[in-house]
Amino acid sequence: MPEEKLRRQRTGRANSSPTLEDVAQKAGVSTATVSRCLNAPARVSEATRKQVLEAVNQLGYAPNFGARALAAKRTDTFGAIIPTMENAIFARGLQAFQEELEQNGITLLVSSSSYSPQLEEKQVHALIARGADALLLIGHDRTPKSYDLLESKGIPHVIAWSIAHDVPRTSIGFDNRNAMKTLALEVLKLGHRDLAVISAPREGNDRARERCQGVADALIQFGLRPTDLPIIETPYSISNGAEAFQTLVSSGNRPTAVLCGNDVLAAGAISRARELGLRVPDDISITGFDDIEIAQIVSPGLTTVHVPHRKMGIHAARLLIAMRNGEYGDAPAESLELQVTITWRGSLGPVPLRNA
Amino acid sequence: MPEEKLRRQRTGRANSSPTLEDVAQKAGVSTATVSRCLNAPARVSEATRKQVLEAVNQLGYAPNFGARALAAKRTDTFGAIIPTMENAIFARGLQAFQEELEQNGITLLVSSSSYSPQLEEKQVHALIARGADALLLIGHDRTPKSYDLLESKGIPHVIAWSIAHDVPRTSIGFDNRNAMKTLALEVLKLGHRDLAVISAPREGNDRARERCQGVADALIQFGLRPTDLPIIETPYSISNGAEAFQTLVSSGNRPTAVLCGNDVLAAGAISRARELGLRVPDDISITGFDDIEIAQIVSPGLTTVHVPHRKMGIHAARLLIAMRNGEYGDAPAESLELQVTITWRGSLGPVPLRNA
DNA sequence: TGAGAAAATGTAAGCGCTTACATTTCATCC
DNA sequence: GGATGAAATGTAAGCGCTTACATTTTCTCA
Repeated sequence: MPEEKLRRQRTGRANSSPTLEDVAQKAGVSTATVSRCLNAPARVSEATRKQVLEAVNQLGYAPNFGARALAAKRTDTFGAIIPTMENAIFARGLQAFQEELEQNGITLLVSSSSYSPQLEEKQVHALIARGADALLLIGHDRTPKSYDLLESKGIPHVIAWSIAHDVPRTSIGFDNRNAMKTLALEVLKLGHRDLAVISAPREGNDRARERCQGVADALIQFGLRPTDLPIIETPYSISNGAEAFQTLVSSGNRPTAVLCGNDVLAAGAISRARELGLRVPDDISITGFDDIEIAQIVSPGLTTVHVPHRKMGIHAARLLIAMRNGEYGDAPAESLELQVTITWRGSLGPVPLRNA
Repeated sequence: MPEEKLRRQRTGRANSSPTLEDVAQKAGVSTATVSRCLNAPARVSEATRKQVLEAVNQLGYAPNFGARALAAKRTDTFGAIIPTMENAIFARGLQAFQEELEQNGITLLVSSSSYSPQLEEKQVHALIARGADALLLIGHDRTPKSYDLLESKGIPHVIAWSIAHDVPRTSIGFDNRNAMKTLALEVLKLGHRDLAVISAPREGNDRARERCQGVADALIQFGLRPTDLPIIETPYSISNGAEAFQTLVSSGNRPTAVLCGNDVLAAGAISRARELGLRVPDDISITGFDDIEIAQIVSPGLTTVHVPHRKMGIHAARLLIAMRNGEYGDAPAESLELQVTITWRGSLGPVPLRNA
């Protein structure tokens, strides 16, 4: 069959990848057989299967993903868009998510939105174009268009790291507001009355918003005015946490407890506290959120909200796979709320005597 | 043109994505024009362009990536395989890499190999099948087959985080061995003679191997026997660093300085030191490698090797883009060696008096 | 005003794969 | 031994896009 050779010469693509046809030729069978051999080995006789695999190996053949997706209308690829890869907040959950997918023969494509809904919208678009069968998203804040895209294409998606009782969307996560409220109540019980918060920018980040509200809820419960609560917004990073902390303590009325929106900010705060000669928690208490590894190694250890990251990732994967397989039909899959707990370490203590 | 409608009815795929043809129909032009509109707007008249974009918007059209790649033989997608996403070691460099790519209209696909060459080989395969135009890899250790794959398909690739003078492969990174030697020399100059190393498993990880060799080099230069050097191998994680540290100090002859293969291990070591009541650096010195954020927030701060992560990422991107564009022809692109420096913080001090 | 060039658009042939359907092969049984 | 059906294999039609080439429209200028 000189046709094949002709094509090669014509296009002049010397060292391009071998195709199904090349394999078929080498093995002396049709392309259909090769394809079956790769996708449904049972439907091919032992003998030919061996020949074909031999040819595959010799040629170093790798099926062209795009062509396969085009023909099969399935990619076995899921996408995940997380706000950042710069720190470990999402790492553990994502790792678990991906492990679970892999066990089911699904590849994960990850991209990060830098906490920008606009960027996220582009990524949704890109992942859909790439044929993602389903998507994992973080939190509820995003552009309406992102949702439109998902819906009009009928792409299964679940929202993690957050749970909303009032929206008809499948999510798997925890109640950020309540979690933070619980922690803030503990702080208040220890006698603190001058709280302050270091939060991520709340715009476009419902987790951050809810956590702040949680603190407010606790204040109200103690009969305090939430409007008095100083809140500094700054992107998640250790150095930003440190800066924000310094700003807080050098302001007129220094708080006795600083609640941070996550562990990364809190780690920055703790480290700056030491540099400023403030003892934690004797002079000032600091709390975090997430319970990532960093919470253990700062000194003192961070009292923080423990989030079941791996559990969340695994369940998200299973849920998404079930949705993709149509196991829920048209009914929306049920959301799953996970429980969080408080991990006590050394950074939260009673209010200093002079402030009591 | 009722053909299109027929197809839809026939296949019954009600809410599948709109195709180029749908857009063309709606805009009353040919598919070619729509395609041009999207890829080479200059070749289309103002008026039609508007109509087409209108149709695109109304339909929420997203070009099918697989089909495009198939037809255009280009994906504008690069791949990166990093050993782990679990901690921040590669995060900053990768972020910079991806930013630089994005500015050039290139999408980045990331996957992680869990430090396993076998897994990495699979990922190379997968990324090639997905049509990655070029690949970023970490370090030189990988299966021969991985290299074969890359070479036979003619996929441009650069190796980062490591530099090898004796292989004809384009790499961009630093001399791990020499960097670690420099640090170890500083340790020795401070009077330490009982060193120990906590390293990542050296098998399949040339960076880890070279760093250990660097310590040995320094010992030799001081006339000491490198064979006496205790080395504990353990995967990068804070808790593993802590465990390894405890093992070292509770062994018969406790070292006066522990050199860690990276900052994550070192952070674990420092935190365990405190738990064990050992003062750093008064009782024992600890050093790291990488200078990631964590190095600043442990107490005392980590004396470590500063690696120019962002610079490495940016240069890797530029190099890879140039290679993809054929700017180097068949000649291998030149490797780039970056310089590292030592960042002094508090964790390295003079040898304790009783050991001097 | 009309010939010729330039610009805009259309036509249709694939890209590499899957899969419905058609055909061949082969074991089975009366 | 030949009809029968199951198993194995082949044939060929797309999947949604790009792009070389053909055709039409528009512009330019003598």
